[in-house]
Amino acid sequence: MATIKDVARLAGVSVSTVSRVINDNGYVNAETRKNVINAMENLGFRPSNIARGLVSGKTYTIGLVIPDISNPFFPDIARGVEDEAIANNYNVILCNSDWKVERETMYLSLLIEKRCEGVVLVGSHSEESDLLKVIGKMPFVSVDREMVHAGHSVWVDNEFGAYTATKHLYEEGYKRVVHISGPPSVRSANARLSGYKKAVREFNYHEPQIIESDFRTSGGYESALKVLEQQGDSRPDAIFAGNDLMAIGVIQACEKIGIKGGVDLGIVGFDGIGSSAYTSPSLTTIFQPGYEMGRRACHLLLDEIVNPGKRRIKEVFNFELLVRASTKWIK
Amino acid sequence: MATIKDVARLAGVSVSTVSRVINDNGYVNAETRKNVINAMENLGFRPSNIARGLVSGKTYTIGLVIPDISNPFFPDIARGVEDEAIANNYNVILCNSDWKVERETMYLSLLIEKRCEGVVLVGSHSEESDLLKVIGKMPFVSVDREMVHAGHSVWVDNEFGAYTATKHLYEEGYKRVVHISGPPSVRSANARLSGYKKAVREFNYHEPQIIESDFRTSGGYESALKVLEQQGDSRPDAIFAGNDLMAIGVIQACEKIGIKGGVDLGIVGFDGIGSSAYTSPSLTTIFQPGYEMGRRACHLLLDEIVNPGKRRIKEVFNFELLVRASTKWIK
DNA sequence: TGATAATGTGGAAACGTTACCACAATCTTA
DNA sequence: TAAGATTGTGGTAACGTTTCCACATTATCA
Repeated sequence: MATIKDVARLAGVSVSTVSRVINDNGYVNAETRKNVINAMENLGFRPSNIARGLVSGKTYTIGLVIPDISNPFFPDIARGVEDEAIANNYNVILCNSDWKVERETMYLSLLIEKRCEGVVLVGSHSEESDLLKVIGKMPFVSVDREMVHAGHSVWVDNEFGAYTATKHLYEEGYKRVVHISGPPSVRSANARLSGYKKAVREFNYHEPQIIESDFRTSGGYESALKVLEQQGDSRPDAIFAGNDLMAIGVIQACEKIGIKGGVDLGIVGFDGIGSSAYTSPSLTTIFQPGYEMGRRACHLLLDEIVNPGKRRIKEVFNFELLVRASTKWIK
Repeated sequence: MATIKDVARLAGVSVSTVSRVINDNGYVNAETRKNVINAMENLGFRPSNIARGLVSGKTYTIGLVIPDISNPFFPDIARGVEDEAIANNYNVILCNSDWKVERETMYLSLLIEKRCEGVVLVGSHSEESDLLKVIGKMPFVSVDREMVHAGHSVWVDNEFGAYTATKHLYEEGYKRVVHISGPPSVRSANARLSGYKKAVREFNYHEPQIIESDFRTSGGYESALKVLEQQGDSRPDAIFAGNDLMAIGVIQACEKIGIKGGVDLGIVGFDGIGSSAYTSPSLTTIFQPGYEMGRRACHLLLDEIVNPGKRRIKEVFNFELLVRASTKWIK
């Protein structure tokens, strides 16, 4: 790969002059500039951003640490982050942490060594103090989790969302709502759990009933089967699933045992993933504006990079209760 | 950020010695090593991979240029690429091209300037010759499109898949199959179109009937409405949609006008995205092994990086016809 | 017309590493 | 006990840029 020296030699000028042409600063004679540009084209010269980065200290790269890009809640966030990044000439390194603390740590270390200028951390799983230790002075924005001591944060009020979801079920006339929760190690899962409890206590038709699961369709399916095999008064007439994937599992379970979703069993999910609109019955859910959150998080990050340490920003995005067929007695 | 010099100074040794400790090569006295490690920890030292990259010429970074990560067919591919990359200590820069040639070109240029060691190009859209011009000598693997003159390629036989899908409809007893095609600028869309035509001609019940659309749910919805408003003999009893997203739109259109998917109208999609299993009726589709293709593509790329220029590999992955409720007269 | 400003160019240090070479001290071994 | 191997350490060029300084030449203006 041709270097700036090769270009200089071919154009018969000094390295400094070539640099001036590349960066379009300082004085360069029109004729000289033409020669240099010619030389660059002939050699297929591309400036090395890594050499540039070494002198400027800027890499124009940020990291995106996200649990799992193939989980349908996350691609929207990723797209938002990337759109905002490229609009500002930054690139994004994609890291799938699989909700594992060690992977998160490993990626963060790598990103630091690569001299990423910052990182968007989605659904981080680590203890905040541990996190801050590895992340050091690298700017970061947390999505889907509030950080207490550092960084900016952007999230949706999971507890209030879950409360709203559960309340909606009672208001639609369902009397006994079970919650299929996500893994307790995931913060948002816990917040949703406590939102559920709050609503249950408020309406006070029954005790909270919780089945712990794993945020996956299969987990939702199996949990629902377990719930629905109960007979008599204790059998619930509605399920609030900790996320849409599990809610889809609940729908599948209904089909399996011949129960009509919506009619015989109210179902609410969480996240508002695209496919929640296409299930049968279509899924009532709490929609989170993933794209906007991603985009905003990246914006805050780039802002922090340019203008560091001024303040810490926390933004709570509004969710939206999308009422669909899975919570309608009739249809 | 502390440098190797700071560490050397604090540990009272030379830069060379610190380098030896970092890379664990050459002779270092046990005592000295301990001091150096202490110094590194005290300073929170992290070696700069960008400085390393400058001398070694290696960045351990590859690019992933993909049309749109928030389109449900692509996250699996991305995950496959990233998994394989990180298993080999490589990072992945995510680039959303939105099927636009200029964006593809822009990203490729950026990746070259960042000295990425290679790129996985998904569903590339550019003329091959133009592509090769910008990509220069950077190793690459094309996914979902066969490259004729350079690079490795990994894809599924779209034409044969479409043929299989259409044939399946006739074999199930549908007599008149319309195709809602993807944008003609997308190669796989064209291949699917010609697979459809082939099957139509073979069975010869009717002329090919094609509606051009855009690979989006809304496009599928509108196209289906147009198709279904025809009355009489020319009204089709089945639709083969160019991808699952559009097929979902077809299902929505059925619901809208009170037609039973599967019974009154056979529907087949393409891709096998996760949510195709959860629609109502569940969607018959041609499944593409996205994760495996991504993983394999990345493997080929890393292989090429380590051991360049030996040969060109083309791999055609098998698709799978997933027969579900949308092509069953009864149920 | 002389002083100052504008224009044009090159040389070299610096960025943070690694890799090579040189040198010295200590250990083996015949 | 001398020759060679092993162990341990430091100095420095090189990687590909940018930036600063120095120097020349030409233009401007009072």
